[in-house]
Amino acid sequence: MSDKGLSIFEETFSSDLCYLMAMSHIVLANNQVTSRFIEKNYDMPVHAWSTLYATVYFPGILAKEVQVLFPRPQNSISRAIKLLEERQLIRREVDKSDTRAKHLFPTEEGAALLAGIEEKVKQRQEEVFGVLTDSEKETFLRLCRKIIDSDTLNSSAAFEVF
Amino acid sequence: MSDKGLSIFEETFSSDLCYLMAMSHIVLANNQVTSRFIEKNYDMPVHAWSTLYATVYFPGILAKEVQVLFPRPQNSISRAIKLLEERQLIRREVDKSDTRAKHLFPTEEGAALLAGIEEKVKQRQEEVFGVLTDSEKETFLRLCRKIIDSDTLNSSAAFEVF
DNA sequence: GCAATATAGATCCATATGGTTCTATATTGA
DNA sequence: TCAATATAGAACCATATGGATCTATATTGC
Repeated sequence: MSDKGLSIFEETFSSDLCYLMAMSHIVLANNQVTSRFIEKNYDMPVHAWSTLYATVYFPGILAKEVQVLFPRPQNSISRAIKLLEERQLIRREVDKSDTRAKHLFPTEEGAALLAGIEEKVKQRQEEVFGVLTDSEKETFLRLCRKIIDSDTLNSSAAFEVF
Repeated sequence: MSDKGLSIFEETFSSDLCYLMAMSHIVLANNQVTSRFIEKNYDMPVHAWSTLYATVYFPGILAKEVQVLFPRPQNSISRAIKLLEERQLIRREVDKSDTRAKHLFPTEEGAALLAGIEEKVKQRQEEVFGVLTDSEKETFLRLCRKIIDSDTLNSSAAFEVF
């Protein structure tokens, strides 16, 4: 990192928007690395692998629940599901009491593919967060959880149209 | 949040990818709210306002430096600059010793527009991070900084093509 | 019981995105 | 000095994205 880069960081991450800026920076920087890798090596857009992740860990999950875990527009999830089904990485079962709803289940190939991706992403997580001590990691997660569990994350009073 | 949603969160944010998942979740959820607001009320894509931010805070900045602060593909920054210049929110000056490079400066309108956006985004930041105590916010920022300052964030050994 | 409304998810379409390539200029090294 | 290489940024184009709408089914209230 150049001196110029460092002083820009120093100022930005001390500014009035420092928290949002710092957090977004990490996610943007990591996505540049991680998304590119997964798209290149698995020919799979980022929404597809996160939907596959949700399906493997929560078999029977519905599209609308995937959307709660990975906050994305509904049609993005819908498309990801279509792609995963076309590639036979998941299958769908219509809900018995609500025929609109479709439960998602991984196929064997889907579970195997996710295992591969997950292993790689875990290594990547260790690269990114490895710079923190175990105790710092724990703290970081606790603070993230606190933000996620608050009800202001998904809606806004400040952003009512003015 | 439904019970189902809570238990999905509980499990996901305790899993082996908990750190990446938790951080991405916050940024995705916030972007859904913030990006939509700015696009709707200012008719400005997210990259444009972040580039405007960089220009106002670092007048004379180059496109390649904006890219360091907001890790995005080079052509996205290039397009954002074009849009901002077309709307006369920034102007450009060719570098005297390197005629390829163009320094960015905000116009008065650009600075005024950013001030409005920034105020709103600051209110939003307070909604999202307001759930943390001052001390927790400070800790959160310190940990983010530690990750940002490490050299593994922007490249990866794990993701060398295999 | 049934009209009004809400919800799950699919599809449409205009636009944003990002990998790649291109041009112009700078730097490097034999 | 000048060919080889690197860099700043623009442009091209195939694809991803997301707001809006649509269909089908479920729920709600009179």
